[in-house]
Amino acid sequence: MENKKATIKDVASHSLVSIKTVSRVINNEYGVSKTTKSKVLKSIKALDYNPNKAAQGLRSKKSFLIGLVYDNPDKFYLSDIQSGVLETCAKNGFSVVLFPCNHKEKDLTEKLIEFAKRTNLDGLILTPPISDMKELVRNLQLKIPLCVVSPGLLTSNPLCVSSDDFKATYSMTCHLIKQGHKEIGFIKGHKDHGATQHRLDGYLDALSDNNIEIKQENITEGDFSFDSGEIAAKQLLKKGASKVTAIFASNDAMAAGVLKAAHKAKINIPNDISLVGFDNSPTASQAWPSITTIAQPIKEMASSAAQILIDNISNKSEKKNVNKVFGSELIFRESVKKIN
Amino acid sequence: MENKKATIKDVASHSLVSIKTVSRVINNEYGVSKTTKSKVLKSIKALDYNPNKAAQGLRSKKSFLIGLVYDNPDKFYLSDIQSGVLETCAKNGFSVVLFPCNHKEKDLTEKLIEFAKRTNLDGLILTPPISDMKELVRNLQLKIPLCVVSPGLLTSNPLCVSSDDFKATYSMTCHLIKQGHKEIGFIKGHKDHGATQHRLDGYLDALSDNNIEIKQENITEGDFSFDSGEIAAKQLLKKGASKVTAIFASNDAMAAGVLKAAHKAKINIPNDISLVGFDNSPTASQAWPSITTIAQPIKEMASSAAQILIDNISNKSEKKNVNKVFGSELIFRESVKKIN
DNA sequence: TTTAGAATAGATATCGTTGTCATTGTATCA
DNA sequence: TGATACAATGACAACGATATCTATTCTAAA
Repeated sequence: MENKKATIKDVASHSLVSIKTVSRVINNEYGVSKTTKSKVLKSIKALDYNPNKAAQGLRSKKSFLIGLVYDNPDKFYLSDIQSGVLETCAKNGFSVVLFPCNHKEKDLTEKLIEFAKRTNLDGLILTPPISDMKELVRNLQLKIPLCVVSPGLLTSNPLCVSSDDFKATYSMTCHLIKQGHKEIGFIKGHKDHGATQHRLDGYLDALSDNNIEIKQENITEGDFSFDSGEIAAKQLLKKGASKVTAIFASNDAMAAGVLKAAHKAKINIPNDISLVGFDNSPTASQAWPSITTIAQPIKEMASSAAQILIDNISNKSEKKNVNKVFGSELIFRESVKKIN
Repeated sequence: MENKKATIKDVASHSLVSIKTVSRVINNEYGVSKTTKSKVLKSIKALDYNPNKAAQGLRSKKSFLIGLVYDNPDKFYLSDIQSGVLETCAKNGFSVVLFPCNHKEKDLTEKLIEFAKRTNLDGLILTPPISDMKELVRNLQLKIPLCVVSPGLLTSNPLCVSSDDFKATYSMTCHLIKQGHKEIGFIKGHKDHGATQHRLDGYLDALSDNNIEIKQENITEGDFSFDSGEIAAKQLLKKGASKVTAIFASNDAMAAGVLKAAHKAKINIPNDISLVGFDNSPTASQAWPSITTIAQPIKEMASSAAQILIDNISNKSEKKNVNKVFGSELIFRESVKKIN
């Protein structure tokens, strides 16, 4: 194993063709006969040859590196995002460079451009809430290929992969209504996330469409964190006047917070109050009672985002605008009870 | 912004020196006067020059890429590991390539070597349980610079960063004993993790040193997962005969499982039974009651591992064997109660 | 002074690929 | 038959940095 790594030259002389032909085979270019191709492939295997990425990158002005930008405290979400992107990139010979950041940072756009330049990235994948910052996306898009993962449908946009949070929340709210609930509390997510508005809208529209009065006191602030869910729940539960019979938390972490608050207030879920979350995180299935929630194919979305971006970079697709939408699924568990 | 990126040549002519001198400045080599150096640095800023990684890599046979190898379902742990490695690598001009894998895979060693070769990595960081596979570590070490993150002190080893899980568990067990507990149940972790044995040993030694009889029926199997904790707890709680007054779960996820099992069995924690976990994950602080646990500076450990590896790669340190040990901290919360 | 040796700077080859353009061979058509 | 098109291949430059080697200049000791 101490022999040096094989280069394209070695492969060329081993298979008695020019290095250019080997290059053609490596890159699946046209103009190589089947015979030659298989001969070269055999040599590549025999010599255990791997193209030198640095040399490829230098010559072709590519880095085969994609940046994944995120600012999300939800480790479960992030983990799904990462593995989706990772798998697809690996499949396409790309590597992933992570870029955790703070979406509130003043010069984030500049930081990102600097990062992309320094690392020589071929493209960026933006995830919420960064992907919800329209101004940033618009500016960044001019400098570097971009694919955003978004919780709703954008109008002006580059490459985009989205879920339909509005529809999902709408359906779930309808489900609660069908179970007899009319006084449904809602805990909003972090205000900087686009998902927050989409989910709220789904809730509101479902109430309207079912002729249920919308009460502002049933809608509370949250920020997607466990603690904020607990605090919001305290508020909702204190307001005994409005007597909510169900609570819709904008994500599972907050739903878990509600569970804790309810426990402290000796309120039984689901007997006294029903509860639903959003995300289908492990928390939701492990909690007691287990929490009814909404599942989204996060990993598939991430994977798809990576593929779309890579295709775009490689000019395999001429499409300039791609928006792939993924559906959601309602997951029914123990935390919701039918009332008369 | 549409002008091409500056190259080392541009910097050289801008500052009226040779490209080699610029290169010397970039790489902090000896043999450049202060005057020249500042002149060059000024030009670099003026031209917004960034060295082309591909070119550097091609010539110097480096990739400035470090692989992070993991197979750990604990997203919180992983997140800390990632951010630690990431920060340090970024600081040193390196990028991180993730390599999630399955530690049970037969040809893992070969897979890793192939991965390192294909991606042209300069080094690898191994995390538990991969870092606990001695044979694999030994073989891999011959092929590529390595730094392992380990839960205990290895004897034969390369670069290594470790915690002292034995000591931590020992201390915590002593704490329980001081609180009056003698019948302490223990839930083991996943058998492939070195931490599992270290933590068990700490528990056993603490009992011995305090002249408390070790009962096999108080020791149950687990695998670090929430579900396994719940199952193990059912066993421990069923065995009413042995009457455990406390349970030591080898991590917080399993401790949360115990909480669920206790709740179902209408056993109150901490009034009926005390509980401790390990890891200080968010779960432990958010659970009700909050769980007494052990905190380790995971992020710092990861950061340190990256630094040690980079120093080694860059030959900045001649040391061939480094083993940095990090201490743990006991976090006292609501889940433990003193008994007479 | 002279001179050894350190500090500084430059010319040029080189890393391993891909891009450009030229060349060869072979089938097709008028 | 000769012209033409096209598929298959190759020769060589170029990408942007560092390595090697050589050439100056400067400093301090003899």
